[in-house]
Amino acid sequence: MYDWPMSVAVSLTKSPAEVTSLAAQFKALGDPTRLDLIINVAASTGAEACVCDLTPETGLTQGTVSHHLRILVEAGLLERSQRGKWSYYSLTAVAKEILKSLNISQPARKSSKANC
Amino acid sequence: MYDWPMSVAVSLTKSPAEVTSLAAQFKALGDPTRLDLIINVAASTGAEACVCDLTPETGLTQGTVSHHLRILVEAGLLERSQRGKWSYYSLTAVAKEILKSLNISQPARKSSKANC
DNA sequence: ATCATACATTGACATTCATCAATTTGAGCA
DNA sequence: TGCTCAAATTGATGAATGTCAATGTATGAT
Repeated sequence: MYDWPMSVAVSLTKSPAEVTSLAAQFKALGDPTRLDLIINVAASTGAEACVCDLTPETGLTQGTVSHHLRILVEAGLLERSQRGKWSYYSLTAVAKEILKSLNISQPARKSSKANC
Repeated sequence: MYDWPMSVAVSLTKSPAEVTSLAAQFKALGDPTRLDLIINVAASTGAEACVCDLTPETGLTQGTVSHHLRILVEAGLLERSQRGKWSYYSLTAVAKEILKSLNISQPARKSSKANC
């Protein structure tokens, strides 16, 4: 039996607040750069990645990537943990369920780039 | 066994084009009004609804609702069929799979309002 | 033909957004 | 204490977005 993504589950008699929150998650995923970041995090070794590894993937500025990561954190899709000088971003349970729903299942891990 | 939403399935070694297309669908769903429209269509009798029934639900202008519906059509989430003076919008297969993934399954049908 | 209805389209406007360059913060190391 | 590196933040700017009022279009009825 399929394990439903409970964290994003809504009923069709959903409250306006639920619709707003779900729309906010969709909105966060609705930018190609951010969706790419999420997928790259999921594909990274240990299912976490730091900004210096994610930045070159995007072709954007470091500041811009930090900006997008913050949006994903605020949407509840990524979580940040700082170790030493590095910030590691990993998927939240909500994000994992969404990726699973989209058949973006657990990948063959991408080897980390170690750019930093 | 769960029936995976093939229409939105991507692999983690996805092409940039796939990411862009998926992000476009998320973006279309990333507006509270549009997500509300999609859910209202899904909950309507016969899984289709016309603009005059959807408009009062939103509290917005008819023109604005038409605008949002067009965006959803262009994203491949709704399809339009005109019968007489009315335009009926219904979910595409892609939209159905997404709603199913989010556990927004088939509803107890909402009775149509017949505002027009 | 005329008129009313349902919907689409246009133009305008304020707001939000994505991006960059530059600066700041903060942690480890010499 | 300085110095370096990773990341966050700020300010600015051009583009995109959501909304409305007004107009256009097409269909059916009188």
